[in-house]
Formats: sequence, C-alpha cells, structure tokens
Amino acid sequence: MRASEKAYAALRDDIVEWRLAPGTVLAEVEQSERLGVSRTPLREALGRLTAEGLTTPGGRGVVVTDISLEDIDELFELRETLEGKAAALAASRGDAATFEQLQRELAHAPDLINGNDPTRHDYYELVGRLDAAIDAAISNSYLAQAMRSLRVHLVRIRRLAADDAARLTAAAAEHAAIAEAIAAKNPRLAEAATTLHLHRSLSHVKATHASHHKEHHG
Amino acid sequence: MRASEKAYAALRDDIVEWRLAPGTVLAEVEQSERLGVSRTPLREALGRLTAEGLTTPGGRGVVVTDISLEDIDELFELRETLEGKAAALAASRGDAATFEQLQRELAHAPDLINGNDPTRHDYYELVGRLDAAIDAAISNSYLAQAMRSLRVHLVRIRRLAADDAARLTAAAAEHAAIAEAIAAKNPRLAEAATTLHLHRSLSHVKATHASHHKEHHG
DNA sequence: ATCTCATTTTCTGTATACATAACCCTTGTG
DNA sequence: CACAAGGGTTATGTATACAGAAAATGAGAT
Repeated sequence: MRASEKAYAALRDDIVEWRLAPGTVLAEVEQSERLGVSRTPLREALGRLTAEGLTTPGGRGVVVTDISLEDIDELFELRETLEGKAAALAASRGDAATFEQLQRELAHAPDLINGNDPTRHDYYELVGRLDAAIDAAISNSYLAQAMRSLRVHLVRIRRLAADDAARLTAAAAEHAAIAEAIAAKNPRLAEAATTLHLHRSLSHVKATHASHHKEHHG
Repeated sequence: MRASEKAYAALRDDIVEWRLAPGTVLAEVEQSERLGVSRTPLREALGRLTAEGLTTPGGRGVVVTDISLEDIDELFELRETLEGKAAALAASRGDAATFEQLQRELAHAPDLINGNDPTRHDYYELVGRLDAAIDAAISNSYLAQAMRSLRVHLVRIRRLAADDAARLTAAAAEHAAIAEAIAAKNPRLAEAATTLHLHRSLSHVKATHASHHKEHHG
C-alpha cells in the first residue's frame, strides 16, 4: 500500500470515528511521525481530506472540521435532494429483480440486527449493497460521485447516534420500502419512501445528539 | 502566489479552455518544466484537479478526462436536481429585494449582449451575480459546494457551445424568470423556471455539439 | 514473422534539505 | 499598564535527490 494512501486511510478513519476531535490541528511533522510516513505523502493525504471537507485550511496547517446541528440539517437537506432523485432514477432505469432480491433480504434484517455480532457487520453490508445497487442503477456517475462524497460525512454523523436495535429495525423496514418501490418501477413512490426514511433518520440523529448534549452539560 | 496555486490555476484553465485535449497525459516533469514549478507543487495541483474530476489517474500519471455526450446528459441531470432545489430554497429563504434588483438588471441584459465587448464580460458577470445570490440565499454550504464543483465542468462544456447573441438573449430572459420567481417567494415556480432554463441550455449545447461533430467528420 | 522474456529506461512515489512566511514572545515606549 | 515593533522560533511551502515500479525496447526462440 502506498504511504499516502495509508496516511489518508488512517487520518480519515481517525476523524470519522471521532478519535480526532473537531478543531484538532493536524501539524504535518507531528502527524507524519505518528503515522510513520514522511511529510510528502502526508500532505497529499491532508489535501484529499480537505477536498472532501473533513478538514479545512486553518491559520497554520489544517484543522478537523466541526459538525454542528445546522450542518446536520444542511447535510440531510442535500442528501434528501440527491438520494430522492437517485431512488426515482433507479426506479426508472433499474433492474426489478435486483431490488426484489434486496427487498427479500431486508425483510430478514431483524435476524441480522439481533444476531451475535455486536458490530452488525452483516446488516450494514446489506444496506451498503442497497446503496451500491442504486448507484449502479442510476447510471449517472456525477450523481453517484456526489452521493459518495456525502456519505463520508454521514458515517461521521452516524457514530454520534445510538444505533439501537429498535431504530435499526425500523430503518430496515424503510429500506425495504424503498427497494420495493424501485422494484415496482414507481419513481415517485421510491422518492417518497426515501424522503420518509431520511426524515426519520434525521429525527433519530437529532434526538440522540440532543440527549448526548444533555448528558455532557446537564 | 503560491507555486501550487499557480500550477493549479494554469492547468485548470488549460483544461477548461480546451487547450489541453481530453486524453492528454500530464507527465509530472514535463508539466512542471512548462509551468516553471517543481514537481512537489505540481503534484498538489494534479491532486486537486483529480479530486474535481477534470483529470483521472491513468496508467502512468494523470490524463485529462473526456466529456462525452452521455456525460453532458448526466451532468445536466445532476445540475437540474441541484439547481432546481437551490432555486426553490432561495425562493423560500432569500431576500426579495435582492432578486427584484437582479430581475431588473437582467431585463437590460440585451444591451450587454449586443454591446462592444466581444467577451461579454458584463453579461457573464451579471449571471454570476445571480448564481452568487442564490448560493447565499440557500444558506446550505454543502449544497453550494456541490453546485460549485459542478460549475467547473459546465464552464468546460460552455466553451463547446456557440454562445451566440440569440441564445444569450433567450437565456437572459430565462434567468430573469428565475429571479422573478424567487423574488415572488414562489419555490415551485422558481424550480420550474430553473428546469425550463436548463433544458433549453442543454438542447442548445447538444445542437451545437452535434453540428461541430458534423463539421469535423462530414 | 511474431510472441515472449529480459533489459533498460523513464516515470512516479517518497524522503529530506532548504526557503519562506506566519506566529509568538520579548522588549521598549507611550 | 497597555500596546506596538522587532526579532526569534516554528511551521508550512518548495526543490531536489533517491528508490522502486511500470512501460518501452530489443534480443532470442518458436
């Protein structure tokens, strides 16, 4: 693996998993020593992170960007626009059998959620397959790219929310509804199902974020 | 000006203005000598261009990305999604006076188009001010960023289309309709006016692109 | 004649040394 | 005591040297 790739993956992971808090200054020498690479590949990694919006050029060096409540609202506003359109396009252009299969698998998602694996690997993998299927079905690389760049931030937010079994079960049902609408080749229904799902996700994130806040300050 | 910034600006301009054709391999030593900077800042510039999608990592070095007819369709599909939403949000959240003023100025755009300046600087500046006003009105930095990253590609496409006075005059009227709808605080109308404008722009681009193609091959 | 494999060359990837600019602290003054 | 100016310090920005990998080249065999 290239050193710049290694540094990028490590830093990205540290930021997304909140091991590097917002506002942290990423000094080049400090980070290059910590990650065991020289400054050149490290700078490349920082450039990629900044392009993605995970870091921003601050006075000296780059700093880990903050995610405020307003950011979450803005992020979901854009997400609703993009994923709503994507679901509609997938319904128009996608292959019905693919999404029928995903719908069937999502019906059994509760088994994955309540299984032995505390990381819920299989569940998240299944949701990821739905995302990938939509990406492939829309046949619009620019839209797919825009959604990919959003997902980085969404993963970061997800780590704030308590992914409890109740919410995940409900989310799986919402995903199944999206898959069903796409399989039925109904663009407007697919978009509506997506809108519904995102609104509920947002509510959940904001609720847990608020209680986190209370925990820390009250 | 920093060397990496200089290299980035020069390469970006060369690509957008079609002085560097799609498929051109950008070798590091060659380009660094041409632009008078060392390889380090040049690589940073190439990284930024690749993140924007103007270049792609090809076998050896990076190559200037192609823009096919399908790409144009995909680009406008995403553009319609983003700018339609942006216009609607601007209508909801924007300041009416700002857009009334822009509407009045756009009414006089034919004067700018038929003026002495062959580059139509004042006209494009006015259209740019409308874009900026919408960007500011939506108060969603993620959506604004997504639109900015699209505009690079759109400028590149625009240089393919013949920006004749007739099309620009019609476009100005379409822009005026968008400004009017936003000023009237009518989101659905603003979105519709945007959809209409983009469809006509796309038709124009594809028509001139097709005739170009005929010119070269027939 | 063409395909394959080894050699050579050339390019990218990385490390490091140097230049430059921003920041901080000290010092002097109002 | 507050504030500004200056130098010192430390970080980033740039250049270059080196290492390694990939592609072009050429010789040899089939």
